[in-house]
Amino acid sequence: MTATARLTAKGAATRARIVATAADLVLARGVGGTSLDDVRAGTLTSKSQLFHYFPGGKSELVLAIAELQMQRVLRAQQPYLETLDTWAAWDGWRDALVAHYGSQPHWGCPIGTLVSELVGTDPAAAAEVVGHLNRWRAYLRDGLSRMREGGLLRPDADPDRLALAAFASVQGGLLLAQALQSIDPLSAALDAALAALHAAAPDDHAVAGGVAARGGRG
Amino acid sequence: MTATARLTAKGAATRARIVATAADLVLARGVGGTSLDDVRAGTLTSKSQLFHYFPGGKSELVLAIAELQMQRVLRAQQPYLETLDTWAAWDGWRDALVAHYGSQPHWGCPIGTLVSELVGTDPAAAAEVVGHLNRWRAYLRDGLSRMREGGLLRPDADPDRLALAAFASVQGGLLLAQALQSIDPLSAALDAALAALHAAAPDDHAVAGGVAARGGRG
DNA sequence: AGCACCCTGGACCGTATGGTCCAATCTTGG
DNA sequence: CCAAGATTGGACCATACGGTCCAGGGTGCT
Repeated sequence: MTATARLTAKGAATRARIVATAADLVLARGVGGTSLDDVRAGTLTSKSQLFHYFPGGKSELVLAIAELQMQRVLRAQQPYLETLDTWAAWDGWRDALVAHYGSQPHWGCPIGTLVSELVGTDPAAAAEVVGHLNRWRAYLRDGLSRMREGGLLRPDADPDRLALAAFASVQGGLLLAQALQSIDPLSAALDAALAALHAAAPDDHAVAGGVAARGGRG
Repeated sequence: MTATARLTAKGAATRARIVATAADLVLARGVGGTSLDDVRAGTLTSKSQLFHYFPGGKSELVLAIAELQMQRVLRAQQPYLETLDTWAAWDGWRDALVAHYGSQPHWGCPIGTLVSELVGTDPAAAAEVVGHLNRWRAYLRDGLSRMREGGLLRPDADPDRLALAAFASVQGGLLLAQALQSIDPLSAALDAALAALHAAAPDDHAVAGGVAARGGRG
């Protein structure tokens, strides 16, 4: 599907340059606010190259952008994302996310805003991007499942629902970060998300120390 | 600014009809996905009427939509929003929000998605909408402040930061609700947000009963 | 060297869109 | 009833945009 025809090294480089630049533009101005002419100008390419590397036009380019941003954000969460079965890993994960998005040229979640914009104009592409979101979310759920098995969460805790809530905190924090032009919302949202997870730990779990204190450090 | 020239009763009705219909269209397809011609067709009006009632064009119409949606969501949170200084009020607030957005014709936050789309294409309008978000958020913060004064929250709790986190849960829950076409994300996010708030209560506060059980009710 | 094919430039096109304008018609206040 | 102004219809415009096409220049392989 995404399998482009045979690519020369030069061609692959051009394609990558297009995706990277377009990703920045879309992050800054949104899909609707970014024209193919903007991309063309920003990458010093021509219209024909855009359609040579992305025969499906803008939709296909947007999908490639989503994939790139997904890879980026998954890599930024290493090595915590795949080992979210200890409280320490969740702390590291939190810090890694804040660091990653804090270093982005523009605020906002490259994937969350994408889906909210696409769902009304390009449902097919939106579905694909939602798939990415689900893949990301699954890491949180799997970690929480293992924690429950390991006794770090109460048996009645619902990993799926908890993961959904934590993921919502990430997305909401990023949405507000974009709106308020500050990383604080993400930081605060993640602290609260961790506090909520701790609330699902067995009663003998010490919670007040780390997280609650963090909540007041603002 | 928003003060339109003198309006006949008929004129006011037409204007209201335009805003209401346009609000639905924008909710369903986004700002970029909604053309003025769509609005014209949906309201059985003519181009001249659109610009008669909204001389500022699309931007002004979008601002009017944001204002309408803001009124709606504030009203939907009555009477809890202004009395968020008891745990019971927060519970009621949670249920009111879920009910309101669950009954919307389409998922998604009419205001959150708006700002994420506008920030890259119409910064002036985006700033205005961000003002609405802040007004909304202030209700949460004020309630939490009063709770801290009343001893329902620990003295070291930061109402501003907690409100920011809770609000992020609302927005993130709605974003995921739109993406997954389900009210569950909002419901789960709000449960977690309340759990996080409870975590900032004094140690003698009974937390496990209400919220944590809720978190597992799936 | 030579062939095939990838890569690039840019002119070109149809359409959708935001916005303007003017003339006709209804409402209102005196 | 009558003027002033609000309201409405819809033709019209400029342009921005996504997308197509073709011809020329590179690149790699035998």
